[in-house]
Amino acid sequence: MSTPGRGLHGHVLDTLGPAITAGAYPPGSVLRTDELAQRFEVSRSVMREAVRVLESMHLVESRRRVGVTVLPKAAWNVYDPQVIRWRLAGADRPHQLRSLTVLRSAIEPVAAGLAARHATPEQCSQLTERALGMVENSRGHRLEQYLFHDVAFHRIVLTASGNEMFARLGDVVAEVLTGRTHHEVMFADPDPAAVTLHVELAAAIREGDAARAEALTREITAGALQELDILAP
Amino acid sequence: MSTPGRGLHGHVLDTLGPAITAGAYPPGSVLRTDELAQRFEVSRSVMREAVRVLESMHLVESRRRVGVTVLPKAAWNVYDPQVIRWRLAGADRPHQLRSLTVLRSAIEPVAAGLAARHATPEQCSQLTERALGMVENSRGHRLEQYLFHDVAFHRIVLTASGNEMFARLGDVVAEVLTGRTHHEVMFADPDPAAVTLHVELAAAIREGDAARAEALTREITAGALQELDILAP
DNA sequence: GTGACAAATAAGTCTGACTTTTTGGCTCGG
DNA sequence: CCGAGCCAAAAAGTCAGACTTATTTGTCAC
Repeated sequence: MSTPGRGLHGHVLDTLGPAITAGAYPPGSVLRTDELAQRFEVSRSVMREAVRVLESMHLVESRRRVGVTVLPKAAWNVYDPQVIRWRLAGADRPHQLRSLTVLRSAIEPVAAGLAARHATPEQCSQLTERALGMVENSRGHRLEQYLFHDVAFHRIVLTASGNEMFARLGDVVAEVLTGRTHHEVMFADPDPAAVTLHVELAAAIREGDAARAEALTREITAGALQELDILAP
Repeated sequence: MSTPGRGLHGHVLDTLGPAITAGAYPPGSVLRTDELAQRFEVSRSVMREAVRVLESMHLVESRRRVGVTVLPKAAWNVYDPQVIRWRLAGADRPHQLRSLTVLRSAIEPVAAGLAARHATPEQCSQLTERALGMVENSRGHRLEQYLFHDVAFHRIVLTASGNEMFARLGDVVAEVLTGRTHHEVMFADPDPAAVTLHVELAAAIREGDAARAEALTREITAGALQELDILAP
């Protein structure tokens, strides 16, 4: 799913990125390029490229005569998929998962409403297909297959909204759903009520009923939030 | 407001970034690092750093023996503030402004609801202060001062929501509001109804009335959307 | 046609020397 | 005692050149 370090600078990022986002270096900490290059056993050119990328994510700031300063959390580009992955892999995963779920609950209902207006016939049929897939895998501990269809379903809704900002949140939703299935406790089969809501949502979008699509999605995301509250009150 | 190119690689980005996001190089176009380095009269090291940054924004992809390939719009990190600025400065500014306004209309109502629950007394007083500032500057073509308070107001709401993902959209909202005032036609004073809504919203948050705060914000963002429809139907 | 092998190509990497900016301290004069 | 201004050190920034490596493409034999 993610893109593991391509090239040497990528490997450096795979180590430094998670370390910084995990808070291993408190804000204001100063790193030196040469020292980092030695530590990771790469040339300064490679280390400089890595620092530039971290800088573009606003994780660090490089200043002459000072060094590479770690920036406070408030400055980070928290929408960068790479940063999201790093943070989800770290210690504050639960906190991160909650933030993203709240984001979902704001975005997806509006996206569903727009999808009901703009979805193409092809997108509608794909949607019903995925909903069917969810129904078929909702029993008998077929969590992996269920997840697959669930992710695809939400991706289609976001894309069908016609808004590029919404569409790009497909990866975020995928991370949240995947995280919920894999890392949180989910022994039991998915909630039957949720499955029904997805089927109804597909229908609402197909019929162009924007208000109903929005309301149904609010119920779905409300369920996701409630789930979090049960697990980590 | 933005951060103009620090260092040589920054200057290169200030030219290449807008060019790519403006579509000057169609998706799939191949650039060569050496050629770019010559064109911008910088060393390859500097150009490589610039390419790494563009790569981290998913604007381009660098592959051996092939070159630097421009990626399709669908791959771009459209939430990267830098990318947003580049696109707002380019030709599809209207389209971009609409996408962001729709995003606002999804996020801000939920954020306002959360703010009503979580805002500190200090944030509440700041909010009323800003609302007052908006009222005072709502007449007599004091657009610049009005904008200043408007931006601050929405920033506080997003921050007070307590959700870091929402808080980071403060910059986006600032860009949208600023863009509306500066580049779109706004000879007239701001809509008095909008001003009233902001005052009421500050009150609702202060009183902890989440439902009312959310509803009022929906009215505000609906107004912003309507404004766009009038200007570019 | 297909398989393997060889050549060309552009990114990737490393090294060392040099430049530029910033900061912190030091001196000197008030 | 304190401030202005100057100097030196430190670290990032820049450049040039040589070398490595992966990938593609083309060719040739089978």
